[in-house]
Amino acid sequence: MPVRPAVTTRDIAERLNLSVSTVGRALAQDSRISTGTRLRVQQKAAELGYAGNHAARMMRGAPSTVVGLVVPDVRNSFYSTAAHALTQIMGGCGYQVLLCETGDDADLELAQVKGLVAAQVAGVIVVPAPHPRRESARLLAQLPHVQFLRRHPSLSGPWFGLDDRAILRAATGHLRGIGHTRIAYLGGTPELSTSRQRLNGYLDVVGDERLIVPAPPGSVAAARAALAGLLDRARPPSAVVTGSVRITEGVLAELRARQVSVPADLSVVGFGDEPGFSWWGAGLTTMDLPVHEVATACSRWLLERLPDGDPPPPRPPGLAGSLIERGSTAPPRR
Amino acid sequence: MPVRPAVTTRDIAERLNLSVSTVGRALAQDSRISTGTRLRVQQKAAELGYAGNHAARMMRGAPSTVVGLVVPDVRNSFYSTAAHALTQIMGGCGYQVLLCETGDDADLELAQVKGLVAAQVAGVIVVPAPHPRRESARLLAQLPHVQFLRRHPSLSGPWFGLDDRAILRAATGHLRGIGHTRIAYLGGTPELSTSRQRLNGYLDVVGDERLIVPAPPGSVAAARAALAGLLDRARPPSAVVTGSVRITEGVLAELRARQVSVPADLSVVGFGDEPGFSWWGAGLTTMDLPVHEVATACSRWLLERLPDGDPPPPRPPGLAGSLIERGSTAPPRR
DNA sequence: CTGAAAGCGCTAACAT
DNA sequence: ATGTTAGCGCTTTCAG
Repeated sequence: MPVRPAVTTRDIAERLNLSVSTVGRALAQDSRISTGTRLRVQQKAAELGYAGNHAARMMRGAPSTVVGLVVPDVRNSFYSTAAHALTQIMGGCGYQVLLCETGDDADLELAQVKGLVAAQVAGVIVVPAPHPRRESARLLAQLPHVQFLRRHPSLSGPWFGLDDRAILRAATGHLRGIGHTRIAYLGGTPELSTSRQRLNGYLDVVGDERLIVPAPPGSVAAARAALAGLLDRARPPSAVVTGSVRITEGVLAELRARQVSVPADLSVVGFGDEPGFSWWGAGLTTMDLPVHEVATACSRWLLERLPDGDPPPPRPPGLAGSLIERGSTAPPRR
Repeated sequence: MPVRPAVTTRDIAERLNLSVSTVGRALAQDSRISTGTRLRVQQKAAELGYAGNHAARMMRGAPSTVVGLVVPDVRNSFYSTAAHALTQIMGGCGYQVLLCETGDDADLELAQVKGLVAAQVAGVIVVPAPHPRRESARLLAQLPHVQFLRRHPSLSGPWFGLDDRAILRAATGHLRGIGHTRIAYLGGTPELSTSRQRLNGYLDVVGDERLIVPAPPGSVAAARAALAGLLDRARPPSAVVTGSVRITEGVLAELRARQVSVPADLSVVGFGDEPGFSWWGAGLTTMDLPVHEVATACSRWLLERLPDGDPPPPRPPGLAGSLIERGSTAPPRR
């Protein structure tokens, strides 16, 4: 794999006894260059396999064609959806996407943001880590950027996300509506804006904190353990609502392992509609979330913002989800 | 968001009454700089939010720190796994990942590859589209690159993938081993190297082409239709083995919709172990695939190859999977 | 119409 | 231990 020596404008100029500036202008279709030389230049360029030097152009202030995407982990379907939407929308306009993972670590996040600034990206979509470093915020403030799903007050970019509060209000409300009074909430720790809003949505309906069980939002195992503890209580709940995809998966796994009868002994409302949720038992009643729509809106906003610099941020609203009723919920036994 | 000019070494130098070279050296941990000034420089750099300028470094001949990843669609778990492995492994060594989607279209693939060449990437991991354009192959030949999962003869880079043939041989063999003789295969169309190998694995066991039903490997709906046709035959099969994740999902959906009794009326062996496969019915017996291992090996090979240029390609073998026996397979009724 | 020269940010050789 | 200089490839004045 020969790292072939790149062909420069100077190579072309020398072979044609022209100056680099003439060559540059000919290549840029400058009208002042005679058609004759322009053709000779272009032909020579093709012959030598001239490809230009992006780095040099960037140094001259050419706009970057790269946007950054900073997420905790692409394997999470929310974020792979974002990656897809972004590559589709930006890619269609000649942009490329630099993918960065933080693992929800603030220092890694800072390193990634530094990398993006160094790469001179035109813009960034970021899912902020729980507590971003000051410096990350400052670096991002210099760039057009958007917050996706999560929102942190230290970041100045507009936020595109779900209406997490409304989503959990709907999920909990469904259970309340069919008669449940002992509804437990297995949700994420309140470090994240999303988790806090989801908790608020639950509290809008339940208004009682005794059946709240916090767990790391990304851990299936922790959710299993949390549900186990809940079921082993003296007075277990009659229904459970979950506040993240992973937590939902943990709950389903534990219920299956314990052979809990759903919805006879326990009703369940999940979070998100992952493939397979419909297969669990008689089907999981769950909240369908418009993640793709949010990701698309987010990408489009960034795209429109890039060329110019500062159209006023039209504070977008969060998108609510819709309940999918399947077989995991029923009125409580009495 | 003022597109304020990024902080340069000169900015730091001026504020500290130093020369740019001193600043540059301090930032590069050069031993000749006194610890005092080095610290002052580093502190000032952090204070101003200095992040370096990649384009300038590239112009000085610095090697590119970007690698390309070309996949059909990141939302596919195989490819998001690859994206994760690549960002983790390359990211740990200061590389960044440019994500490109082809949608399995050869022209889009070419456009993406062109973009990667223009971006001067150091290397590429590619999942080739069914029939890559000549030019894509020529461009890739100039770069260190690796083929992931799929393999196409026009590409010169080494291949890292699954042992698709062995995987389907194992899946089909399990059914044969418990007594099935009418085993159907729902697999992808043979344009792809992977689909061809999977079909071979099936034929290694069955040696009869009458129960082969080709379908687009990426379409759930087509797989549903294909299975429907199979079940409506005069003599339907007693078992089905699938040749892609999407096809497996389609099969599961159709079986659920028709309320087919599994494994009593039909045994099923799936492809891959997606979350939720264990929830389907009494659990889906399926092939667990070491996609993450392959992605890791692939990334590591590329990483080791980048700095130098040409360690000889140690032709890696495909990795086989292992059967997970759950509740969807049983001996045929008699 | 074309050429000469400057300069983007950074680093490496060459001075102090 | 620090400063000066030159030059990477390109575009963009400013001069012809």
